[in-house]
Amino acid sequence: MTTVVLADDHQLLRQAVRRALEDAGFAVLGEAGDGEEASNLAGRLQPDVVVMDVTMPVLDGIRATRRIRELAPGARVVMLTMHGEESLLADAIDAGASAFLTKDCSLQEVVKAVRSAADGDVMLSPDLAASLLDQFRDPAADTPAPSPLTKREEEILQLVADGRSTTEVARELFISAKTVKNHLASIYVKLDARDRTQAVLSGVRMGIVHLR
Amino acid sequence: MTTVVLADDHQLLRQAVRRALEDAGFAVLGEAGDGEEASNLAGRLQPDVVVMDVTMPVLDGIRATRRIRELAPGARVVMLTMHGEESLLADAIDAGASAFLTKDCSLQEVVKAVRSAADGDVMLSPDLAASLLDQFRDPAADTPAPSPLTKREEEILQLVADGRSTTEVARELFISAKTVKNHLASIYVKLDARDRTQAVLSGVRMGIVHLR
DNA sequence: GCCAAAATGGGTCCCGAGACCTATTCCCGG
DNA sequence: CCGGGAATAGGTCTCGGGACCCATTTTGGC
Repeated sequence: MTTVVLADDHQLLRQAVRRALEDAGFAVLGEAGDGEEASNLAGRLQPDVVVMDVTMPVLDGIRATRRIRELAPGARVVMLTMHGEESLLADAIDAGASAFLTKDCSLQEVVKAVRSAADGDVMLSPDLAASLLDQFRDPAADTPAPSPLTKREEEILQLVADGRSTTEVARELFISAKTVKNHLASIYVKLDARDRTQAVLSGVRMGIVHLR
Repeated sequence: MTTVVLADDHQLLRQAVRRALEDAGFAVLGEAGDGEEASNLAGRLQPDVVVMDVTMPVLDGIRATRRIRELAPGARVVMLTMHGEESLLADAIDAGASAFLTKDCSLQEVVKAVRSAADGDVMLSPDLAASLLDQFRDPAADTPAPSPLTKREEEILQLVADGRSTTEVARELFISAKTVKNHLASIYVKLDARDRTQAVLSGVRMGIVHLR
């Protein structure tokens, strides 16, 4: 039988979840009102799953999760959260949480998450999965930032970023050093840079130039 | 009853999954051998869930997913994958997939994923969730890269990255331009850079310097 | 086919930057 | 207490890079 420990600073919510879990056939071994208690309890009882709020007194859910990973390595953590705490999702997963649900989900969702967690799967509500992607997506990636530079200028800027001097770039492209200088000058104007360093940096920020 | 469309270029796998899904009480409406077929079929049959391989002829799983999102907005996509295709996970989720499983998982896992998907949840195998985080984590973040530079050197490098010239840095720090040059020289040695551009770039790569 | 933009090249000027060497002060750790 | 690294500063020399001129050819879009 799958065993569970519950942690939330609201007793009402604990009771509701406990009922739902017990009805679903889980054994709720204990309850805690803060993260400290929760991790201690988990260490002592070694449950299969810990259901926990992210925001709790004393020790927040993220830290508590890390502690549980140490004290009860076999325990999976299902994280509950209020709306507007999406930013914690990545940290939660990073800390080792197996599920992350918003509190406006149904009790059935919680039961399902606990079941998934016990099986070793990771479950997310779909809106949260989307927000996870958003958080990590490179802001420059989706806005391909139509480069103001011409192909040739991009090519030269990349070579400069790779450490080539003006003359080296010229040799590499079989053109005169003067031409390279001219291209650089027009790059500076377009990128509002005063020298190669700033130009390269702008290029990096805009995703035109790639660090090697 | 939950309806499903299956897509994979290996008939054997299709049959196995079909059996498992039908035993679990799902209605498998159709099968496809490539991404093109799969999205057409999904458009026509409007299933609740599409179970699909990532690597398929004609139209790969990612593209197929995007097309399915258009042709059958109500359909959730469960993605199957071989080992070593973890890099596609982010793209898959981005394309709108609801689950992402490695093919070495059990049929039970697939069934569970389909059930989750039908309920609107996102499910990942735990190792994949970890790899998702890894992919997006800033490589410099976890390895705080003990900077070989002294505090002062870091300070100067940051100012240079911010666009200051040697003299400007000197003014800003109330020291002589000569001293700034000296610091820069030792920065170049430590970072193996030949000029400020390369030094700043190294700094960025190492997470010492922050782009503004 | 024509016009604009891109790509190429030349010249000059000058300052900033980097190489190399030396020196002093201060502070920390062995 | 003493050695070494960090931070400070000076000098000198050279060259590359950037500013501002210019012209020619090629290419691409209308």
